[in-house]
Amino acid sequence: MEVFQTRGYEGTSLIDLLEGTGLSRGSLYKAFSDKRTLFLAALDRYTTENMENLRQALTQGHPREAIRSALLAIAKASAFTLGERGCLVVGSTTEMVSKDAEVKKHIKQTFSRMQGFLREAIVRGQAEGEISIGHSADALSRFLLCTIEGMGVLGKTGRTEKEMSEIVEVALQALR
Amino acid sequence: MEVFQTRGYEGTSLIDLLEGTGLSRGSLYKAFSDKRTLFLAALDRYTTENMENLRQALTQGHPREAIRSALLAIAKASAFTLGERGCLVVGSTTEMVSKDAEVKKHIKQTFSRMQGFLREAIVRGQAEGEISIGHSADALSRFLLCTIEGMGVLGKTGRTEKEMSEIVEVALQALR
DNA sequence: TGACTTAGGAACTGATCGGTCCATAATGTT
DNA sequence: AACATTATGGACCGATCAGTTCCTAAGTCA
Repeated sequence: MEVFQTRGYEGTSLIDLLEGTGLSRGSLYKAFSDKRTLFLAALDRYTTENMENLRQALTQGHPREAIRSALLAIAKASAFTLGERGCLVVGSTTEMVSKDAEVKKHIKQTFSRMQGFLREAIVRGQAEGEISIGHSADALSRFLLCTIEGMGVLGKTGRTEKEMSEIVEVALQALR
Repeated sequence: MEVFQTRGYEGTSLIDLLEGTGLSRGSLYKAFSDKRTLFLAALDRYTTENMENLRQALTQGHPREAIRSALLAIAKASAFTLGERGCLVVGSTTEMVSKDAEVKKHIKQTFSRMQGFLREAIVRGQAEGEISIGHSADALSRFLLCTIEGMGVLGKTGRTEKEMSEIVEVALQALR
C-alpha cells in the first residue's frame, strides 16, 4: 500500500513491491495473482481504513465541530504522513481512472461515500442551525470533498501542518 | 502534452508519444533528447499557458468577481477538457514530486506563483472591503489554490459543469 | 543540376518489465 | 519419524521499455 502511495501504479515495479513486502517473487504471486490485483487490494484497504476514520470523526459531537476535527485530521495527515507518500485515492484518480474501469468505479464509489458522510453531518448541522442553508447539503458536502482532495495534492509539495489547518479553518467559513 | 495528461508520465510509452505527435522515433529524438526532457517541455508549456490565463482573469474587474470568473473557468475546464484528460500539474504532483527533484521544484514554483496571483487579488479585495479580513490574504489564497487542485482531482471522476461551479460558489462564501 | 543538410523511418540494442516454473526448505500433521 | 503441504527464492520467459543507429528521402541553396 505504501509503495503504491509513494511511487504510483505504473511507477511501481515488481522489485519495489518485493522490497516493500520483504517477500520474493514466488511468495508474492502465491498471495496475489498479479500486480493489478495487489494494487486493488491495497486501494481497498486504504479506502476502508480512511473512510472508517472519516465516518467516526463525523459522527462524534456537534456537526460543525465534527467536520472541523475530521478535516483537521486529514490536514495533519496530508502534511506529514501523506506528505511524501501521497494519498492513494488522489494518485489512483489522476493516474488510473482514465485507463482502468474497475479502479474508476472504485474511486467514484469512494468519493460518493465520503461525500455521503459529509452530507449527513451537514444535514444535521443545518437542522440545528449550525450550518448555513444558503447552499444545499449536496453542494456543501461536494465542496468539502473538493477541499479534502485538494489538500492531498497540496500536501505533496511539503506544507506545514499549520498551513494545512488554516485551509480547513477558511473552508469552514463557507459553511457559516 | 495531452498524452502525458491522459496517461501520466510512467504510463506513457514512447509509442503513445509517437502516435500523439505523428512523428517517428528518429524525428522525436532529434527534437527532444529523451522522454523526460519532452515531459519537462510539455509541463512547462502547460503551466505557462494556464498561468497566463489565471493571471489575466484575476486582474480584470473587481477582485471578488475576478476571482469568481477565474475559478469558474477552471471549474468548467475541470469538468470537460481536463475531465478525461486531467490536470497535468495535479498528475505530475502525485506521480513525480517524490521521484524527480526538478519536477518537484517546477511544481512548487507553479503553486507558489498561482497563489501569488490569487493573493494579489485578495489583497486588493480586502482593501476595498469586498473580501473578509478574518483570515490573512496568505491563508485565503492558499485555500483557493487548494480548491483549484481539488477540482482537478474531482473533475476526473466525471462531474458536470454545474456541480463544479457550485463548488466555486461555496468556496467564495469563505471569502465573505 | 549538383553539393550539402536535414528529416524520416525501420531495424536493432541492452535493460527491465510483469509473470511463470520448479527444486528445495520449512512447517504441520499423524 | 514419516509424510503431506505450504512457503520460499532463484532461474527463466517473452514482451516491452527507452533509446540508438544508419540508410534513405526530402529539402535547401548555389
